[in-house]
Amino acid sequence: MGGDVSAWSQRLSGKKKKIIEELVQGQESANHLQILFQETGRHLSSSKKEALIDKILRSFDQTLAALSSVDSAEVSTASNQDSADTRKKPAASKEKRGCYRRKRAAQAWTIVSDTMEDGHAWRKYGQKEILNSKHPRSYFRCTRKYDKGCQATKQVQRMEDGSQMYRTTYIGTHTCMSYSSKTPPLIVTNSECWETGTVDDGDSEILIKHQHHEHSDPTPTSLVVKKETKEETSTTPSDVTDLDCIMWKDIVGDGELEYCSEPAEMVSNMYPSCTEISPNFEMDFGIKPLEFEFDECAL
DNA sequence: GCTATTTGACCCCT
DNA sequence: AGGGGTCAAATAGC
Repeated sequence: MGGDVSAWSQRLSGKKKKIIEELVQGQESANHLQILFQETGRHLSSSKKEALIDKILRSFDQTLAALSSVDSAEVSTASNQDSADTRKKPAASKEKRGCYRRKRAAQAWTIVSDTMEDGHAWRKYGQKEILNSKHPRSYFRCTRKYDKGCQATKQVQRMEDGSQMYRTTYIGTHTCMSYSSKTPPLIVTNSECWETGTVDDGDSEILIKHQHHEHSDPTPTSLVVKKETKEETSTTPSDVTDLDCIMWKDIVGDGELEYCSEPAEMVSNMYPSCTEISPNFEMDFGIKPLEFEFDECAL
């Protein structure tokens, strides 16, 4: 075991270095771009712009890829620590209480929809009044949690603006593939900017329509993205590609769907399993720079 | 009787 | 300390 830990930490420090290098490079490139824009404004040659943008995007891409692998290393190590963790907890007053560990946010992403339905089978396990919120938040877990070990959960809360919309935060990914054929309309958005994309699951096409755009041409644009139809062929959960993630990638992968970030934690946590969507997604859509927080053990 | 939902308690995390 | 995520007993619905 000791050798494994040593090798792991070496591998991790290498990744850390890579992450820092890429972030620094991305930052420098961004700064450079900013200066160029300030100096030359719109007259900057497009090839130069493209080169810089490419460089920035590549840096973030590399960073996210490196982060992704660090994250999985963290996860496996954390679980090892869990088993060895002798942290004493006061005995629960009720026998089985207090034996759960709150999840550190896995991949998480938020959608706003006019329905809570999303084609998955969920079981409600809790509801809470949330401070400064008119509506309670409901907590759901996948119904296959126990028979398939599916870790997916979601939180649903009515929007504050009085509309019949629900903000749904998905945490973790489905490993059970209990996807039904019926997927309801889905709107991928953020409550503040209300840049919406409607996803209608008729057969296999998803239509995303931009209703407005604050920072660019207000003319509505639309795009059609093919939705992959996945067969339930995998036999082991670890081989299963998460459909939610696929859908998300399909939705945002090629299009200019704006995603105004949830708290940085949400976005950064979404990337590890959806790294393909990261570069353009982030840079094209004006998402604030991610603030990565690294655990000491990870760096 | 089985399964899903409700709800108050418990406890993690910031 | 308090907000919020999870647990699990009680309850409802079929």
